[in-house]
Amino acid sequence: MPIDPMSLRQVSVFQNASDDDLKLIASHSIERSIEEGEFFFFQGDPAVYFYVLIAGRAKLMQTNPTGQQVNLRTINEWQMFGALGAVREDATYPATAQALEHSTALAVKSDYLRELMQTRPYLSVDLMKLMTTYIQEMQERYRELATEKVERRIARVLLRLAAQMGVKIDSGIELTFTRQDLAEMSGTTLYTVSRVLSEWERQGLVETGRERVVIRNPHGVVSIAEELNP
Amino acid sequence: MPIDPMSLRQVSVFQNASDDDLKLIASHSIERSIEEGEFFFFQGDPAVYFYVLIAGRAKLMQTNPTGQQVNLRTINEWQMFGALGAVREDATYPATAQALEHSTALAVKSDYLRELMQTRPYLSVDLMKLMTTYIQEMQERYRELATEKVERRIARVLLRLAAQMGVKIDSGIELTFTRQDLAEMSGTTLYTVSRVLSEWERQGLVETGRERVVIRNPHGVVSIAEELNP
DNA sequence: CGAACAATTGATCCTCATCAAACCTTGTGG
DNA sequence: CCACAAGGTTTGATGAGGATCAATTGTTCG
Repeated sequence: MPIDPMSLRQVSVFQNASDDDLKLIASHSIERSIEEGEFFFFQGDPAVYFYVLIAGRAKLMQTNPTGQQVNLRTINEWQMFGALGAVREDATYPATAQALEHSTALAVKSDYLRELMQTRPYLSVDLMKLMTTYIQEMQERYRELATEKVERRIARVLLRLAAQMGVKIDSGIELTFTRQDLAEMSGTTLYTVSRVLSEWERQGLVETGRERVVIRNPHGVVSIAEELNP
Repeated sequence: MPIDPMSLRQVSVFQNASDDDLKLIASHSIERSIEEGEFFFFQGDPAVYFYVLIAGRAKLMQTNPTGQQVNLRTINEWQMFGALGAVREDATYPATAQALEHSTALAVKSDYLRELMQTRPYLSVDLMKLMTTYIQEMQERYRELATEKVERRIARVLLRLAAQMGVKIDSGIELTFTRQDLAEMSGTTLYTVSRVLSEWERQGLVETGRERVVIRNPHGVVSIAEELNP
C-alpha cells in the first residue's frame, strides 16, 4: 500500500516540488514500520537514509557517554528527520530517533536527495530554511536552559507542544506525554516535573493524568512562561 | 584599502567559488570597522547584511528579556556570521554580534547572496554544510548543559577554544579570555569559573592570569572533559 | 488479579549562584 | 615615577533550587 506521492507536498522541504519530482521521490522510497520504543536509527550510525514520518510519532534524542538523554525534538507526521546526514557524503546521524508509538516512515537514500539537489535549487533553499529554524530553535532553547529556571522551561515546553500537537478538548488542550518525556524536553527530572505539575493543578492551571496533561488555562501558563507574575 | 578578493577563499562557504565569483562578491561588499565592545548588529534587527570577519574577534550572543546573556560562539577571522538572515527574505538576526577587540568585517547584502545561490549550487551546498555543523554543535552544547556538571563544561570550553584559537607557547596553549567570557560560554558564572580554574592551577593543569589561561596539561583537561577520572 | 509501568510525595543532600569584600593588574595623568 | 582609578580576579559565607533516593500510590492491561 504505497502512499500517494502528492501527499508528500505536506513536507515543508517538498512544498515547492513539481508533481513529477514528488513521484520520483516516492518511487525511490521504501516504507518502514516500527513498534513503540524501537528505533529508526542510532546516533553514530552512517546516515544512509533520511526519513519522512507518515504515521505515528517519534522523538529525536542525544545520549551522553553515561547514558543520560535529552530530547532534541518530537517528530510528527509529515516531518522530515535524519536529513542532516543528507548534506555531507560521509555523515553519521548526530542523534537517535525512537518511535513514541507504532510509527511508519518513508526512507529515502540520502545520496538520492543530494543528487536531486544538484538540479533543483528550490530543494536546497527549502532545506536551508528548515535548517535555519532548527538553528534558531536550538539557540533559543540553549539560552533558556542557561538562564531560565525550571518552572518557566516546563511552561514553555508545554506551550510548544500545545502548538505542535495539542488536541483541543472541551476542558482545554490535551497533551500525551509521560513526565519523563517532559523532563527530557525541559532539561530536568521527572520528579521535578511531577512536583511542578501538581502545584499547577492545585492552582487550576492544568489537569493531569497518566501520560496526559490538559492545559486548562493557557493564559496562566503563558504568564509563567513569560514571567509576567512574581 | 580593499582586500584581495582571492583571500575570500579562506571562508568555508566560498571555498569552491570561482575566481570571478569571489571578485563579484568582493565588489559588492563594504568594509566596516568597529571598536572593542561595539556591535555589528543586534538581535531582532532586520538581516540586511551578512558579514565576513577579516580582522579581530567578535562574539555572537543571545539576550533574554531580563538582560542575561549567553554566548553562542566566538567568531574568528575569515568566518562568516549573520548568514542565517540571508536565507529568508524577511529574516531578522537571531543573535547579537559584538566585537571583542577592534575588528573589521566585510558586509555583503543578504539579497545578493540569495541571488547568487540561485545560479551557484555549490554555494547552497557549502552553506548547508556550515549550517549542519552549527546544528550539531548546538545540539551537543545543549546536551552538555542539560546533563553535565560545570567542571566538565568548562573543560570542554577550554578545549574547544584551544582548538579554535589557542596559541602555542613553551609552557602550553595560551587562551585570551576573561572569566566572564568563559562563564558565558559554559553557561555558568565568573565566580565558578574562577574557583574551578584556581583549583586546576593548584593541580598544575593550567596557569592563569588576567584575561589569560594557559593549558599546561591538555591531557589532564581532556580527562576532566571526558570524565575519565573519578 | 497481579505485573508492569507511571506518578506522587517526603526527606535529604549537593552543586552552584549570589553577595560582599578584598586583592591584583594595567594603564593614565599629574 | 608614583598614585590612583578602573576593571579583572579571588575567596569566603550563605542559601536556594533542584537532583537524588526511597517508599507509596495510582493506572492499565493481559
